[in-house]
Amino acid sequence: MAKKYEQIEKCDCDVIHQDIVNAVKDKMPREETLYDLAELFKVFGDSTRIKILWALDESEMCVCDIAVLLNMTQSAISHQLRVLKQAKLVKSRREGKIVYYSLDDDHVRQIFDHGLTHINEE
Amino acid sequence: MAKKYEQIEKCDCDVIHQDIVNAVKDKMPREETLYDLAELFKVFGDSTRIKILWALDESEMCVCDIAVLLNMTQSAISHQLRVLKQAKLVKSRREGKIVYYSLDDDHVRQIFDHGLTHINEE
DNA sequence: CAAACATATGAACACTTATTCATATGTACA
DNA sequence: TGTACATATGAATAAGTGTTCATATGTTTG
Repeated sequence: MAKKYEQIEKCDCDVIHQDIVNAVKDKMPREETLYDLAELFKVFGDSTRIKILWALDESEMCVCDIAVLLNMTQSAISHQLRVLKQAKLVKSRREGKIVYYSLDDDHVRQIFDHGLTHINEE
Repeated sequence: MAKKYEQIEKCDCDVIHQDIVNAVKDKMPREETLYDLAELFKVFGDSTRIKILWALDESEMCVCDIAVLLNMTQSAISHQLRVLKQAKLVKSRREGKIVYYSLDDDHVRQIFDHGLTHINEE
């Protein structure tokens, strides 16, 4: 979504906390880095893609297998695999007419684990 | 988005890979768990919220400070802080008319770190 | 080469979501 | 108590997104 940040009205407490705000501002990573980070998490933010990643963490699978496993259309799975591939989270190899997908990254499980730890803490 | 999964047409390769598909199906976590996990990552999947979390990881801040820091309206920040609070990622304390927000969770930095590791790997 | 199968892709649609605007709520202080 | 400040919130709107449908591409096999 395009965000048209508008200049905000200054408030008084900003003046009081000026030092803190400036210190944080100096430490903030580049705009682009934070944007990329959000884009990555956005890919994890869909239950279909989460399921696909989880499945592929168990075993390499072809598009059709995943579709059957998740009870979804081949087209829907294919579209999502493209998103995952663009995010470099999965890779594919072709064997005849069948295309096998697998995880392209060993961070996936770690990211999952931290997420799970959070939601399990009530 | 509401997903109206439709029954998919069976494919041949599913029959071939039946054992694998069934094995993965047995290991899959509960539907609800994966849904919650996706919901959590969805919260991380917005650059405004990422910036807020990053800022709060540096220092406790009030709504107005964050608005100034990110050059956004107080309203926009307040809306996003609500999302973060509902996800139990931030907590707040009131001191007079000022409400200070801070991280409610020490996983945030770890989740960030893994995300960064991924995007930094080209 | 034709037919069947596996996958990919573009357009359309319904649904979701982030911001803005207006305004309400809560607090301090004169 | 009234005014100013800090924050919260509901409605509206524009932009984004996931699935479906139709169809294209690529591969194997007869």
